[in-house]
Amino acid sequence: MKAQRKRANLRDVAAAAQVSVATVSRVMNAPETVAEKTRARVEQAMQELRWLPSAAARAINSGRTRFVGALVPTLEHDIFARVLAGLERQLASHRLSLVVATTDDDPRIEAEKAQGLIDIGAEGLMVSGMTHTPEFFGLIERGQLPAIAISCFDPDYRLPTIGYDNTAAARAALDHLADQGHRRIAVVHGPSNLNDRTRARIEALAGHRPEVDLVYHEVPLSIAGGCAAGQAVRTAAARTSAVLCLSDVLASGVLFELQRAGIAVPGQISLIGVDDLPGSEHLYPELTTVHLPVSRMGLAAADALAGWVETQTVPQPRLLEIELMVRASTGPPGRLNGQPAA
Amino acid sequence: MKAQRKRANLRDVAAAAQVSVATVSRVMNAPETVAEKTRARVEQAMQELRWLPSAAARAINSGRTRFVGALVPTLEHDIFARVLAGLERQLASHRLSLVVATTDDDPRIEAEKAQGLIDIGAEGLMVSGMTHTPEFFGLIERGQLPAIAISCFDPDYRLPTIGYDNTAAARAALDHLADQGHRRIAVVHGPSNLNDRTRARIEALAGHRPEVDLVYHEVPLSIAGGCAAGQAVRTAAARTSAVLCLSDVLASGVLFELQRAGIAVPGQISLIGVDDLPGSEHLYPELTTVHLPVSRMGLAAADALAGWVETQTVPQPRLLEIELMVRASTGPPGRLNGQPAA
DNA sequence: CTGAAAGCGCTAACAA
DNA sequence: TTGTTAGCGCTTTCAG
Repeated sequence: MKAQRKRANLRDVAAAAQVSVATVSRVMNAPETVAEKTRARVEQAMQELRWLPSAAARAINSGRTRFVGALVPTLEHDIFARVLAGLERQLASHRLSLVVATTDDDPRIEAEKAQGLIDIGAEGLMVSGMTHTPEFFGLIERGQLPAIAISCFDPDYRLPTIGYDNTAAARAALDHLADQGHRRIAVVHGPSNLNDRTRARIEALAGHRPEVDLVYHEVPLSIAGGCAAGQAVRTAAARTSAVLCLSDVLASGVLFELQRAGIAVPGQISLIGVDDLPGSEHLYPELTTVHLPVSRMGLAAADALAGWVETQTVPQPRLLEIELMVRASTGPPGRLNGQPAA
Repeated sequence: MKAQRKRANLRDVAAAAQVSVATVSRVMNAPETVAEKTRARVEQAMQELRWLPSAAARAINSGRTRFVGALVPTLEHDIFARVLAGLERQLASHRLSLVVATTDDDPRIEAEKAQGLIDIGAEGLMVSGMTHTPEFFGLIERGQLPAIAISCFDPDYRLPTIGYDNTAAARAALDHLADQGHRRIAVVHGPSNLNDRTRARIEALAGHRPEVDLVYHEVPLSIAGGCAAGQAVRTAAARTSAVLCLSDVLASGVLFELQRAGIAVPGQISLIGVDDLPGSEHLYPELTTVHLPVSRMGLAAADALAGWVETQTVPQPRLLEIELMVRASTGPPGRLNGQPAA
């Protein structure tokens, strides 16, 4: 037999079924307008030729590709995984797919990857935070591409933002500790040079409660980073009675490290986080933290993007509520300080 | 001025620049073959008309969409997030993008979403495990679509598999405990009815070490689930001296719960996991577990898929090494059992 | 109910 | 160096 040239197309199917291409197209898009018998014949031809519709050809006619892109710093952090989970689920309900790309918190990589997403036909973009290159804005503005920013909130920003108030989150944590009487607090945070959310949280602290001394520790944003911070805290600052972590992963690391050193939490040192990861409430002791509604943020972002893409409605910026979750890891300053028993 | 009808296309740009469409196309794809002056004129026209190339039109000519799809049970589990992180990074180096879809471990949802990914033009697919519907296989076989399965290994499977030996992983954990003298072990695992990897691990245990009694606890695959299991373990089984968790998240939950009950690990109860999450080695006590190379698996999957998509080379199945990581959470059976001090 | 034919936006021969 | 033109695979009028 003759070798099958390439993939079968509409014309091939039409020929095999002895109908016109229009009829084949109808069998796909409006089967009820095709006579039973003809339809059967066409369907059989499709089977036999193993025909599959070409997404590109469809897209070229409809002008739609049915997918949007999300640019996140990393997938290896629970926060973004949960945002994307919410985003994917909700986009699916709008019959949209999700393309993900990671930026390592580098605006230049972000711009490149955004270009890539646009090249393959993304109908809209979601980015994290408010640090973006002019090239990035150039891209989306040229294409008048729907794009929203998450994890932050500013109604005056160039992109519609959907997120929470990072300043308020950090201050809520500080207030909680200060109100309990802590006067010397170690602040543990991730890299601030490339992340505006972290920076916002750090800046929110300075001078907010003048009566307390703040000592900053910058570490990698990971459990391991938290452990490192934990060590630094217990060796360096004898009078420190509480640790404020700008992220729950860090808080977990600090906690494990303090436990390893035999320091009681919250007996000797109080510990508070920001994020409220799914595991935080199950830690021992249960972690006091500031809840950030990341799943809801994903959903909201999906609805906003989908609406924009489908009906050209530019979404309103949206501020999501945060909430202080007081649990077991904080209490009044202990008598003993960060000195291990040893 | 007249309202701009739709988006500008090549013809519009050509007209504005007073050249032919071919020249405009060349400015995009082979600028060096166009005279400096002409090129400038064309580029200006592009700017003015805010022209953007249509991904669909390109795809229809090249026959390529430059993206592949990944179907994972969920994004809210560290394992998949890390796999996808590796996958995305490596795909990017092949200039391929990644579309993600979640299945909730339901093969029917998987088939639907696979259809959706194919509809929008995915050039290849990555799925998790070996439980798939006939519809799914129908889809990929009709389209002769490159598709690989991860998190499992079986050279005879219908799809090329890239993963580790789940049976060996579970047995390595059991052996470690049994070798230390544990004779009654609680096995904690996630839902088994819909997850073949979990099932493989459970089945690997039965009769593997006849001298030990195994008591099974099925809980949701989360920290909270681990906590629930922890409670069950300490109330139900007085003679239990060790807990084997088929997943590190579960082990973390069990650990926190045991700590909450004042039970020493590994003093009174030993604890072992499977996965080796980034945080596991930093827990207190450091968790003994079986390392699963999920990042590498993501990379390998990316290379396999990219190769298949680009050069029609069907990849070889690939078995990745696992490794028992003996850390601080296991030891010989303690004298006291799961009864809290209270 | 079915078919002919005109595009959709772009690329790639082939000519000039 | 540039233009002409024929497609790519499909949808969609508009006529039968």
